[in-house]
Amino acid sequence: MGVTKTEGFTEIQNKRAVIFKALGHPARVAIIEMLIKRQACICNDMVEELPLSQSTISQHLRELKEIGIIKGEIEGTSICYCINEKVWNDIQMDLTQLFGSYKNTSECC
Amino acid sequence: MGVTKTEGFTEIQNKRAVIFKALGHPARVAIIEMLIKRQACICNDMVEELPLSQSTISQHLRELKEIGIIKGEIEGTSICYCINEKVWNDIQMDLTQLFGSYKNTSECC
DNA sequence: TTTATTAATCGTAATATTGCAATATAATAA
DNA sequence: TTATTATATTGCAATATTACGATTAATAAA
Repeated sequence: MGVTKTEGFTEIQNKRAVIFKALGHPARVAIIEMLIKRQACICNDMVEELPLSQSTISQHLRELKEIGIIKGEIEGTSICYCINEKVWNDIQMDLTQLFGSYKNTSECC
Repeated sequence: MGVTKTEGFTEIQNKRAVIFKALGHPARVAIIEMLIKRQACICNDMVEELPLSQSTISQHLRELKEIGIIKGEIEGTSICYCINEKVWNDIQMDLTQLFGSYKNTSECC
C-alpha cells in the first residue's frame, strides 16, 4: 500500500501530520533554518550550501511551499524565498497548544 | 534512491528531522493525542479507537517508541503506554526555540 | 492443561519518497 | 538574436513507508 489512511482521523490530526511530515527531512529543516537566519534567501545560495543537487533542492522547496510555510518571489532571474509569517505563526500556535496540553498527573509508566 | 542523505547536515538538523518525521502520520498524531487526554492508554484501546489494524498500530507505536516520546509498561497481558515526560519536554523546548527564533524584520516576499 | 486474550513480528503488496542527470523554461545580458 | 544564468520539471532507479493477514509469544482464565 504505502498510502496513508486519512479517513477516520480528525481534520486536525491529518493537518498536523502533513505539517510534521513536510518538516521531516534534514534538508527541509536546513532550508527553514537558513530562512530564519537570513530572513530571505536566494534559491541559488541554498544550492551552494546544501549537500544536494539543484533539482533535489527544488523538490524540497516545493514541498515546503505546498504547506505554505515558505513563499518565493521572482527577483530578476533568481527567486527569493522567505518564511510565510502568517503560516509560521499558525503552526507555532498549534504546536504550542499541542505540546502545552500535556501535563503529567499520573505515575503510570 | 529513497535514502535520506544525512551527511552534510548538522546533528540538530538531522535530529529535528527524525522527530518531525516520526510525528508525520495521522495515526501517530492520534496516538499522542490519546495519551495526552488519558494520561495512559492500554494498547488495545487504541486498536479499538483507531481505524487501523492491530499490526499496523503496533508498527506506529514502535516508531514513536524509537524516538523515545512514548514508553510502554507490561501490565498483565496488556501493555500500558504513556508519554515519556522528559523526552516530551526536550522536544517542546527545542520546538519553542526553533519557532521562537524567527522574527520578521525585512519586507522581502 | 487447554483455551483466550493481547501485542509484537514476519511476509508481502502497493505506493511514496529520495536523489540525480537531463531537459525545459524564463529572465536577463551581450 | 544568441548566450548565460537560475529554477523547475521529467524520468528514472533505489529504497522506504504503509497496511494487513498470518504467525508467534506471553500471560491469564477455565
